[in-house]
Formats: sequence, structure tokens, C-alpha cells
Amino acid sequence: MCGRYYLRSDKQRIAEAFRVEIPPTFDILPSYNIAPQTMQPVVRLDHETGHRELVLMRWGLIPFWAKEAKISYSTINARVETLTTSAAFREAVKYRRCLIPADGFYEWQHLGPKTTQPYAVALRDGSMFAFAGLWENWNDTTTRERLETFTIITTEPNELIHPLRGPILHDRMPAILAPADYERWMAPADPARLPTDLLRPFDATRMSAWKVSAAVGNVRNDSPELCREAL
DNA sequence: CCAGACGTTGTT
DNA sequence: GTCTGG
DNA sequence: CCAGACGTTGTT
DNA sequence: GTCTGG
Repeated sequence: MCGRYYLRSDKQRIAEAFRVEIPPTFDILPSYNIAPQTMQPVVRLDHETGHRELVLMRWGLIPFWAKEAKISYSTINARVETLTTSAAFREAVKYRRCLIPADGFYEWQHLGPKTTQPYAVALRDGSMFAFAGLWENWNDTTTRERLETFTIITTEPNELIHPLRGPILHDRMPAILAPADYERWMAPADPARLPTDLLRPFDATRMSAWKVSAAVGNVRNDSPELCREAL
């Protein structure tokens, strides 16, 4: 986790849920199968004005010191345990914490060496939520090209993803924030006092998981059925 | 010292 | 940019 | 998963 | 066709 998620809400719903202004020209298409390396909406704080803004960024963080903006699947997630020490994330976690709007995500349960069963996971009440994320700004020194990228933080699994008894879906899960914590997650903070205490497994009783078909794994598939099956 | 890494999860 | 390993 | 590679020899 | 890297 988390290598695939979905966002079926339109920009009006996103604007309301995250109390953010969205320019009229800003288009977001609902997607039931969001893959790494694609452009996705991200909520961040403009430190100059103090206002929240919604911007499109590429999923897969490129560190500012990288020589080239080479696609890397290894930075689509950042482990909460290593946020402050890893070279790729330790600067971003100080100054560039963000929210990634989502309606659900997928987990592939390992049934055998070559068998998996994908599940969709979402909030019980169907409401939109936010992954805790980091973003980074990469500049090409020669072409002046700018590229903004983001990563989704992962944490320990909760009782739904990794039950004491019953089938285990996975050993990690994305960090999900309660709306009450959005402000504190994004607000400027003393680097010695980062709000990493918010990155705990989300309340399992408020979530549900259900089987979906293997078509979820194919990025060319993008229909509501992907996350609704067997609900 | 200099070169090389710097990261994580997924997959029938 | 900065740390680590050789 | 999907996209892309898949190989060897010679040579100042 | 089948393996590898992303």
C-alpha cells in the first residue's frame, strides 16, 4: 500500500469537503483506478497567504536534489517510520505536508505465490477522506522546467486491514487524516515538533472492505464497477 | 577522500 | 543536498 | 501489473 | 514467448 486508489467525487464535492477554492478552469475527472505517475488533485497550504489551494501534481515524489525527474515507483509511498530521516522525504516533511483527496483505495490480499484477491477499502458512510502526503518541487537547472510531485504516507495497518483473526489484507495501510486534523497537518510547525502523531492507523470501525475483481489491476480499466463490485 | 545512494510496494 | 560505504 | 527488452563482436 | 524494470 498504497499503489492504487480512487476518487469519484467531482470538484464541487472536493471544494466543499476540503474548504478550498477551485478555479473554474480547473478540471478533475472522477477516476476509479488512479495509478502512480498520473496527475492528481492535491490540497496544500500557501504559506504566503495562509490559504488552502488545490493543485494537480504527479504521483511519485521526485526529491529536489534528483539529477533528473526520472519516474520512480519507490517514492509513491513514504513510511511514517522513516519520514524524518530518509533523504528523499526529510525536507518535504518539514515544509511541504499536504492532503490527497480520495474516496477509497485498493489492497491486494496474497492468497498464494501467484494468487491475489483485490479489495476496495473506503469509509463506511461513503464520505470522501484525505491521505496524509508530502509534496516536492523539482527544477530542471537547464530547461527551467518545474515539476510538482507527491507521495502518500503509509503507517501500520488497523484491525480491518490486518485482523488478529481472519484473513489479512496487508501489513501496511495509507495514513488517513480526520477532517479535524487537516489544519494541524498542513500548518507550519517547528521542524523539531512535526505533527507525525497524526499518522496513526485509522479507526477500523469506521471503514469497510469488499472484494473486487482483478480488473482493478489494469490501469486501462476505469469504471465505477471497479470499486462497487460485491458491495 | 570520492562515488554512489537516496525508496517502497506491487504483481494472478 | 547530504550521508554512507569502500 | 504493463512496457520493453530480448545479443555479440570487433575495433585506435 | 518470457523475463525484467519501473
